[in-house]
Amino acid sequence: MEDVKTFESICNLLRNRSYKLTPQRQTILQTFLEQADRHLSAEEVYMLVKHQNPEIGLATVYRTLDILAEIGILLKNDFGDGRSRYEFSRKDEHHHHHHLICLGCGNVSEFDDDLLESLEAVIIKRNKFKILDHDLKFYGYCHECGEGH
Amino acid sequence: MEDVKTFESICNLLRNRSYKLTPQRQTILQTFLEQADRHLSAEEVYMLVKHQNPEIGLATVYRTLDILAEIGILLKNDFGDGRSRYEFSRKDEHHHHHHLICLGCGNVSEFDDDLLESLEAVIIKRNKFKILDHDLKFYGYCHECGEGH
DNA sequence: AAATCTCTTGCAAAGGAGTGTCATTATCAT
DNA sequence: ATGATAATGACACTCCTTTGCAAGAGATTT
Repeated sequence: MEDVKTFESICNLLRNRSYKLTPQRQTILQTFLEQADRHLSAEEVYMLVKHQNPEIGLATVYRTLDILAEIGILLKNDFGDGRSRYEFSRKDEHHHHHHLICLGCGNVSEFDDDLLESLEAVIIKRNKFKILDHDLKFYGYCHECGEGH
Repeated sequence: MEDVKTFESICNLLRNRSYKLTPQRQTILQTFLEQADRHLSAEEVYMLVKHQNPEIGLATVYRTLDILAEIGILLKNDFGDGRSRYEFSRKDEHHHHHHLICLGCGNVSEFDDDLLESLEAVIIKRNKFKILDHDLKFYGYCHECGEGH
């Protein structure tokens, strides 16, 4: 089980899933690795990738992000700003972290917590609902934008 | 402070905010009151409303839902299915409830909990983040769809 | 190394939700 | 009733995303 996300290991993962290792996919992957802490939209990835390879098409970016999400490399997030945002998935977390979304600057920071595990147990019992995933977001103002609000 | 949501009380609220009480708005409101437990999208409201008044336009539905959300009658939700969904807001909750979204039938049920209050306190301290709102969703399978998953 | 098969690409067009425009119409206060 | 002002419906248009398709690579076999 790979868990360290190196360029090489992800390339191998693609090959194992019989995805072809095209230069476009490599460029997109590399760009993402250089921005590992950010939550990029397809458009943002597209802009960054164009510096390396201006020939690349937006549809290819969308398709590649889909694939990377499908094989578990990326996570597709919806922060309510009308576009999907992608981040590296850390497989070590069985349940992923939560997000703090700043309404001022739009920046997204992360927050880890296990409180929800116990909450899930309650819900399963009380509501007879089989939980597969959860999604917790906090909206507010970060330290920089906080003054004045 | 009104808290019981009768047709009359909401009409008064509209008038007080100097919104005009048009037949379209009344029809939309009435339709919503008849579906009080559901989480309807604009398109769904549009379809329902057309039975009463086929002349009504989709844009009017969007505009009316916006207004009703603005004056605090409705809550606008994003359950990740690509369209906004509206529900009655229960003002008695200072923090609103969470949602259980069934991946099988798409049905949305509700869940109340206060656990997040303490979590917010932790976040405010640890991340210096001023929280205004939160949004917690659980994805999984409801009792009916649960078998087989 | 060439041929082959299949997957990918880029482009342009199409989708789908939601918003803006604008002439026409309706509401509400007087 | 009447006039000021807001709301309506139709439609064009935006924005993000997906799709159809012909041309262009990967990878694999000969």
